[in-house]
Amino acid sequence: MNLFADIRVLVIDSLAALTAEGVLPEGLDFANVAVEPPRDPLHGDMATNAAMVLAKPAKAKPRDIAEKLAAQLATDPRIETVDVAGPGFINLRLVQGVWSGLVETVLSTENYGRSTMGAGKKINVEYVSANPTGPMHVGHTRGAVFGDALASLLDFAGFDVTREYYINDGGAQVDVLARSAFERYREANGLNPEIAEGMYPGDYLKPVGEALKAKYGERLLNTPEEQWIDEVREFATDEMMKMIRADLASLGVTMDNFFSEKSLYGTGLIEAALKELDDKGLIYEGVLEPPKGKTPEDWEPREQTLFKSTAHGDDVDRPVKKSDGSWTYFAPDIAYHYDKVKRGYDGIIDVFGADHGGYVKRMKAAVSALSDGKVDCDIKLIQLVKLFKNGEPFKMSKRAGTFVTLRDVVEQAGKDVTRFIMLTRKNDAPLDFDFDKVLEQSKDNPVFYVQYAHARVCSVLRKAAEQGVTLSDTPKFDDPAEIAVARKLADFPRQVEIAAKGHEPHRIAFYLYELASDFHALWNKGNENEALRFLQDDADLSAAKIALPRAVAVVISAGLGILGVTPAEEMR
RNA sequence: GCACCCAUAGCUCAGCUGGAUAGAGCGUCGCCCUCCGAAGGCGAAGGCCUCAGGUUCGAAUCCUGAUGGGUGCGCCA
Repeated sequence: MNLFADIRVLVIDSLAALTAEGVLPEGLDFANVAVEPPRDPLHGDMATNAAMVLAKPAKAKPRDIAEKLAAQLATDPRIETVDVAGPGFINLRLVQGVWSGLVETVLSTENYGRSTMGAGKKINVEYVSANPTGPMHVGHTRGAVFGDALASLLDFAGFDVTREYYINDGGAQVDVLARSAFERYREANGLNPEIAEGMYPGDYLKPVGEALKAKYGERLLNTPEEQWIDEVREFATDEMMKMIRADLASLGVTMDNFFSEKSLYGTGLIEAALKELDDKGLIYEGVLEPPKGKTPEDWEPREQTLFKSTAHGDDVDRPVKKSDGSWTYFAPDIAYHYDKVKRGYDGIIDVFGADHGGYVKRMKAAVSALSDGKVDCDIKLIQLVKLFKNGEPFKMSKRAGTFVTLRDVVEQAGKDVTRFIMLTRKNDAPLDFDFDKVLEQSKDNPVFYVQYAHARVCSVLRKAAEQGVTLSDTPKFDDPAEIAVARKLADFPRQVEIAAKGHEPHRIAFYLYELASDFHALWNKGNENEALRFLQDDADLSAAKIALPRAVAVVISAGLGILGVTPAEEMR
């Protein structure tokens, strides 16, 4: 159920009726007609821009259309009053029964807010994709939370979602990992490890060294690299992925699919992807111009195999082969996305760190070329997280050992707090994360504020149970403060659709904050006005009054569910 | 040099893809507990939406340019 959508249908039907009467010309496009909450609640419960949008194509004055449409709308039993205001807005006030009906729906249907907007379309959301060379750090954390919440949001909006992780296990960095692990293996065998510059020095590889010793004993010690590197690499990356999966699990993130970059090599998949592009005339041998204004010292013109990404919106064509003939990192990326296209996704979403902004155009170009523009590819860039401790910037340094991992953050702040805070900012805005502030129990901490609202409802329900109140789904309320809360509940399905359409899960976090705010306001009105308290002397009246806060809890719970946050029963 | 992202109250940020008098928290000032959780609530003050043009009934939002900040730019993934 979506009240705004219902009323929009009413508006469209009314416009159709006016068209049939000859008031409006035939063939008008109603696509831009919107029904939204008015900016000022004093204007009414809902407003439509229909008259203004249609004025030009209908060659009529907005006010004239508005008057006619208003008269038509007024005949509907759900409409209490209709006003024409400003340049041609139509403000609607709904009868009370609509609001109590809404609350009843929230309580009696299992999945209020779920949308069929996605129509079962297949969407692949790729996120995290951290290199399997070490533990995940704070930067990965935000991407993980964002991608996971976005996936849940799309699922909630009716898409068929796949959560996917691309394992970068095909490049030079996993060879470095293997060599680093081998040194720890030597260490485990009582030798001095030689961790050279550029290798991974972290202690997290020591257990890997021990495990290698347990598996191979001393057998690999005096053998040349060619003989051990494949096995050690595979062993080490497996161990790293175990660690990363555990890190993700601590955040509540579970993937549907892990896709290995390595699986693209030696299997003909890269070649097949490039042949696909070649068949479209998008592969050629050529020489790139040096970037203007910043020519590298060692620049020399070289002929390379290039992808004509400029044909699909990129700024320059991109190399897919190095001068020695081996693939660039971009080649397997193309193959990977070709694989996604072939798996039949209607939409592909990649979640990257902001430092990968330079790859957006070429990736989109690749998907566009490989799918003939049929698959929508959206790339979300995640900005940095700035860490604070007590308001002071928290400097990170691998060398000083103050390198903050995902695990550190989750252990200190908790899964729920971490997730919620990471979603209180747009993905393309930097985020401040203060270890002390996020745990503060006050209204300037949005996590607490929303959880507190939910806990208050639970508290009421506990009290009601003590008093032997039998719950009822039939509400009873009519105060403006109560209707304000109901109005906010009505907005939930709409916010879900807006957020899903824009791939913007942060909207859900802000929505929940607003809902909590309206609820806290209502709660406090009960201090002065006993009629607004949820628990009354009469048990039946209590049951009817408790319906509204219960509906609030249902929606908070559903919204937090999208964000991957567990609602709190009580605050401690 | 080029590309992408950003610029909104003193601070941190929203602003529902072009709508009405631009919102919230913090901070400042003033109120509200004998009462379901005051860990809350109500109110006041605070704005040339970086600047200059353009598009139209209407712009914080779209287009162009400028300024300031961030990121990236062929054998690193």
